[in-house]
Amino acid sequence: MYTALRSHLETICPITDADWSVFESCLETKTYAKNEPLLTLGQVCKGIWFIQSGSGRSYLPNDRVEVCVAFTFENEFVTDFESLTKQQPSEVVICALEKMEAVYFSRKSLIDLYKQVPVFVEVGQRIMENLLIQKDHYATLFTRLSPTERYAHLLHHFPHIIQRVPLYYLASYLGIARETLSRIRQKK
Amino acid sequence: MYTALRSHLETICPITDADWSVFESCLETKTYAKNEPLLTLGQVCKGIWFIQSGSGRSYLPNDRVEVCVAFTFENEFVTDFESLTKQQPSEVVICALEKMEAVYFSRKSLIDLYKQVPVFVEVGQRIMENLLIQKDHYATLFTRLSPTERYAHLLHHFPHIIQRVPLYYLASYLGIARETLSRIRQKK
DNA sequence: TTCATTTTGTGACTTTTGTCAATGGATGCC
DNA sequence: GGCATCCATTGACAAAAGTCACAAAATGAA
Repeated sequence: MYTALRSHLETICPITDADWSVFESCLETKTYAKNEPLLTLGQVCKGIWFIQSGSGRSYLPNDRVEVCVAFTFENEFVTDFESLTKQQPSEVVICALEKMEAVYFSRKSLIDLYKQVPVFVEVGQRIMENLLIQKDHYATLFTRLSPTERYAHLLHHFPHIIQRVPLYYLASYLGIARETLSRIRQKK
Repeated sequence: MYTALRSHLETICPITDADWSVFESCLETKTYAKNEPLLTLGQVCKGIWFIQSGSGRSYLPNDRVEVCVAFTFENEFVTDFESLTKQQPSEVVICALEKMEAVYFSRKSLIDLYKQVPVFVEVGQRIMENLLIQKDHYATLFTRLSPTERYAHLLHHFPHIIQRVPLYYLASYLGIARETLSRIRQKK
C-alpha cells in the first residue's frame, strides 16, 4: 500500500520495512470531488496530504478577489504550513482543483512517529528544506521578473501547471490580470 | 559568552548548561566592515551567521541590476539556505550593510551537534519552520499588494527596515523603481 | 570648510498593465 | 439538441509604474 508515497520518501532517505509499517499505520486515504475543500478558512490545519492523483489549489480568499498561492499535483505534499505548525486558524483555503485521491497523516501521528522512528526526523527535515527552497524561488519569481518573463519561466520549468490549471487561476497565481495573461500568450 | 544567541535559542527550547557548552565550542566571532562580503557569488556556503550587532543585505547580482532579497539585523540568522543545504555554489551575495559583528557556526559542526545533543535537532526544526513562514509572508507581500501597499506593510510591520536601509536598496527589495518609492513616500 | 560622491527627489514622457465592456467559444446540464 | 453558465479573448481607454534627465540634499573625506 501507498507505494507512491514510500518511493517518494525513499528518494530522500532509505526506510526499512519495519519503520515503514509504523508509518503506514498512521496513514489514511481520502478522496475529494472537484472543488471540494481539504481545509477551509479559519480552520486549524491538523495534518498533511500527499496527493496520489488529481491536483489541489491553495488560495487566499481575503480581499474581494481570490489570490492563488499554490498548485499541487501527484507525488507532492500539501498543507497550510503556518496553520499546521502554530496550530492557528488558517488564512488559506485548500481545495481540490481536479478530483483528488490523497494519503493523509495527522500532525499528532507525525509527532509520535518522530519519537518512535528517528529516521523520519531526517525525512521531515529534508522535506522542509525543499519547501523552503521552493518558496524562495517563488518569491524570486516575483521580485526579479516581469509578467511576461514570469509566464515564460512557468512554461519552461513547470509546464504541467499551465496545462492543468485554468488560465484565470494562473493569472491570479502570477499576480496579473486575466486579460494581461491572455495578451502575453497571444504574443508568443 | 554569546548570551544574545543563547537567549534567542532559549525562546525556542530550554538548553542546559552542559548542552550549551557543547554548542559554544563550535562558535566563532567574526566581524565585517561596511560592505564587506560574508558570502560571495559562486562560493559554497559553509555555515550560518547570527548577527550580534549591525546588519546584512542579501542580493542577487545576476542581471544588469542587483536585486535585494533580504535584510537581516541583530538577533537574526543569515545564510544562503539553498547553497548551505545542497552544498552548491551560491547565487546570492551576502554582505554587511552596516559594520557587523556575528557569531558563526559551520554546517559541519551543526551536523555533529545534532548527533551529540538531540535537543538542537528540535531547535533547528523550529528555526526552519519560522524561516519558511517568513518566506511565505514575503512571497505573499508581492502577489497580493500594490507597491504603495507593500511600502505601507513594511512601515507597519518592519519599520526598522525602513529606518536603517537606504531607499534605493529598499526599492529593489520591494521590486519597484527608486523614483516610484520616492513618490509613494511623498504622498503620505 | 570645501569638494566630491552618494543618495534622494522631481518633472516630462513612455511603456506596461489594469479596467470595463463586449464577444465568441467551450462546457455541462436539462 | 438547446440553453445557460463559465471561461478566454479582444478593443478602447485609464491608471500605474518605469525611464531618462537633472537637481537638490546628505554624507564623507581631505
